[in-house]
Amino acid sequence: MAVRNSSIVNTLAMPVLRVLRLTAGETVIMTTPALKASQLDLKPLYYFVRVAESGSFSRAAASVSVSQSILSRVIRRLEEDLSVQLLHRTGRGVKLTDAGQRLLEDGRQIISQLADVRSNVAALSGEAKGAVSLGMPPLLGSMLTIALVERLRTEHPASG
Amino acid sequence: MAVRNSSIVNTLAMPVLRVLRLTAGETVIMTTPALKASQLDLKPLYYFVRVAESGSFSRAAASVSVSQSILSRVIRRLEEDLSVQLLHRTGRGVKLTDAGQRLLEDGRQIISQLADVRSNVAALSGEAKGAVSLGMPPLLGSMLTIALVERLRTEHPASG
DNA sequence: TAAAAATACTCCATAGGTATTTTAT
DNA sequence: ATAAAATACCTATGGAGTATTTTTA
Repeated sequence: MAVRNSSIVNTLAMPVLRVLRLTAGETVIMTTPALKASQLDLKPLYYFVRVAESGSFSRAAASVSVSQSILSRVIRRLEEDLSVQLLHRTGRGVKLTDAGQRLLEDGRQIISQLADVRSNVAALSGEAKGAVSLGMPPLLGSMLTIALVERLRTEHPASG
Repeated sequence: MAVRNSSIVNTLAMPVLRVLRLTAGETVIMTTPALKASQLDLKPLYYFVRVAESGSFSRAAASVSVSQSILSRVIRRLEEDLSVQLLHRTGRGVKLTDAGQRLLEDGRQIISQLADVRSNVAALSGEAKGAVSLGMPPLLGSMLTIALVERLRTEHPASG
């Protein structure tokens, strides 16, 4: 499937939508990227949490929209960085070590606090402003638009 | 100054020391890297905190051992990422915006918690083990060795 | 032996550096 | 006029993808 002019619309403080410019008749699957690319994130930690939760690199790969191979490498680097083994690898998935269990708990905490920081700061951004443009195919649009607009109204009342 | 065979010794849970293999007579300056390269860090946030604290990109650059230019760029990207202006730039340094003030406070919190995560996990690493090798020039060695060994004994009693 | 993890590449974005230009007091 | 921030250009590294090769229940 050819994808052209992929761009990200991120004016709203909500999950980002990929906006694709299409030629008539093309079929696309709309996706919300698993995790916004950002300088203020802890992807390796986030990935580890998902792997730990799902008990498998390959299952986590699906849930996190990232390939199994990079999960494997990123988490190996994390282990090297911490000089700690986090997972026992088996032929049927992974199991947490003690250190892994601890990182899972602490990691969830940090990740949610990081999300809080983002919204705290956003709240002081002097009212988010600017045009909001969304592109999506009709069927998906009909399913999402109402919820989207409601959320916009809730979070940004000034936008009417 | 030629630096050969630079390697990092990080067996101890203490500020990393660069270990250089030297030819006789060479003069070196021992340094502790400002911040360990790691996948589990929030460098942009850390840099922002230091800039905010010092009130200037250039002063922060010195304190953080990173060039002024990259601080400028990293923090600009952070602002773009958050869609918020964090600093007022003036001819004599920077001043915090409201959002910046908030990020400073929250950021310090997150950074210290991240450090806690590291040590929590390290504490479960099944007793840090392996040889500890340190290289340093005689004068500096004489100044540091006692404190170093004391700390090793405190934190890793089993090593005798 | 079959499902899962690890490797081997390639690609791209971003952290990093040095040198220079712009800005603002 | 001058100190500080921003830009331009370069390199290195780590995240990301696809394809393939180990592992291990």
